[in-house]
Amino acid sequence: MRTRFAPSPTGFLHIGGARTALFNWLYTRRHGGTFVLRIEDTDQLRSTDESTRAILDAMTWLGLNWDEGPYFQAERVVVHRQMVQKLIDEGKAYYCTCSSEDLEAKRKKAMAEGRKPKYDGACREKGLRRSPDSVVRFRCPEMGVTVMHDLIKGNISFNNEELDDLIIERADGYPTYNFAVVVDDAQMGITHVIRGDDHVNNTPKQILIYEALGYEVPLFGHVPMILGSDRARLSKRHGATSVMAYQEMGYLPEALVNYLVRLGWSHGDQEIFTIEDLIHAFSLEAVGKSPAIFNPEKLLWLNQHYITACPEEKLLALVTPFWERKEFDVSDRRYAALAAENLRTRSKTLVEMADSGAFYFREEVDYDPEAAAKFLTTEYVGYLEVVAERLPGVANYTKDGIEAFLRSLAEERGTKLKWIAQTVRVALTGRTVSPGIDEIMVILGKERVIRKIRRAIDRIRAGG
RNA sequence: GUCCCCAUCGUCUAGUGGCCUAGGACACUGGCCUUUCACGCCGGCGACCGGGGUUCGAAUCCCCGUGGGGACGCCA
Repeated sequence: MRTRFAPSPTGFLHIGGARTALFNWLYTRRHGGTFVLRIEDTDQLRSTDESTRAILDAMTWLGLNWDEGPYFQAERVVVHRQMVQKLIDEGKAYYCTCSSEDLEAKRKKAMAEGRKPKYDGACREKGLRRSPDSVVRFRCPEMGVTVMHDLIKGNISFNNEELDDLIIERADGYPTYNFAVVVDDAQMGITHVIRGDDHVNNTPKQILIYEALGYEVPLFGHVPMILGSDRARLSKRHGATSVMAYQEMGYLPEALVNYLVRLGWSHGDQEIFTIEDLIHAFSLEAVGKSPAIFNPEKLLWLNQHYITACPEEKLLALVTPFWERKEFDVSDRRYAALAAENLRTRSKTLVEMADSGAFYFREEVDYDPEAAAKFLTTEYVGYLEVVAERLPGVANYTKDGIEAFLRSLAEERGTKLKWIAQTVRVALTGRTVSPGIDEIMVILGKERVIRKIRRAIDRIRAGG
């Protein structure tokens, strides 16, 4: 069994493409087949090397390794031209000199008149020869029915009269998609073509080309589209669509993979899947037929799940670049690891984790104005002073020891722990929301804590 | 417009004629825990698009509507 993923290098790998690649990859791994990567770069104008690289990077980041390739379609034009010639020789294709402008005008007219815009066959029987601006068209049968057997959608049949004589070779001598894809898939021995729903209408034309060329027709599987919240095709308007943008936003590849696979596919009530689970459980029969709407909240939830489940060293390795990006000194790995552990249950993304951990790495506390106005006041400064004074004498400097210390202080002062904790919290982190104050104090260490508290006291004494 | 496809909570989905007073998850929401937040735990809200059939019995099968998506390029 051989499958392929065949993106065109005209942009980044997007969410939809990634899911198609993932389904291909899982199906192939499940059945022990060979996964081929082919770059469809026959559009000379829009294909770029940067896009190719970006797509490869994204595939790698997601863990979708390929067994063969990447092959570049544009490097195979000689083969494509041979096959075009073969069709011409056999009378199954012909030259056409209709201009793009004429065709466009005819298309518009047909649409306006409520007809299906379809090539009128003007050059079909002219017996034209190759000329500088001629293209080659495939001679489509005008009657009969072509049926596609789809692994996801079941049988779909098309009346051949609906199909038209599509261009298979452009004036620039490069093959068009519908032709190149057939030649390449056939010659690369692809047995299962798993791709987006938007290709369903291309399939009958492709089947006809397979047959004209004497190739065996592969099995198809068309996966439904991913839509945005307004049910329109997913686009930038709905937020990030590039896979690598999710890496930058602090998502784990496991989360994206898990989210994407559940978009259209399910396995009973299971929500969380490891790659191993997926390889064992995945099947195209369980892929739904209807389009799915991309839901960023659920992806966020999964990301949080994977951050929570991530092994300690791995989590540290993952956040570190995000901290470095903020120019924090994270050279003390033991300290950084403690900070990461402390932040994990309250971070939905690595970016969030990096941001909320700023107080661990910056000497200067960035006080939230509202928090400071409420707690860094002469009313509460006494709490800070007593903490700073007595902290050096706290022998049991642990989470429990610190909590006991703060509680006894509250009792002594006739107040609730809450008020002391919040004041200290703002002094140490700059905000009213943070991890447990005792945990923070343990990780920061006595010296750092005292320094930060003294600085807060100075700030209050200076009048805010 | 023409052709193709699809249709269960707001969203992702379970469900393949009786197990369904329709299950799970996200989101939302009430409570518990609590030094704030988060996590966690317990509870709540919330759907079979409509109409006809078939059947003893339909979310499940058929037909017609309606709605949504896709395709209609010398893009892929």
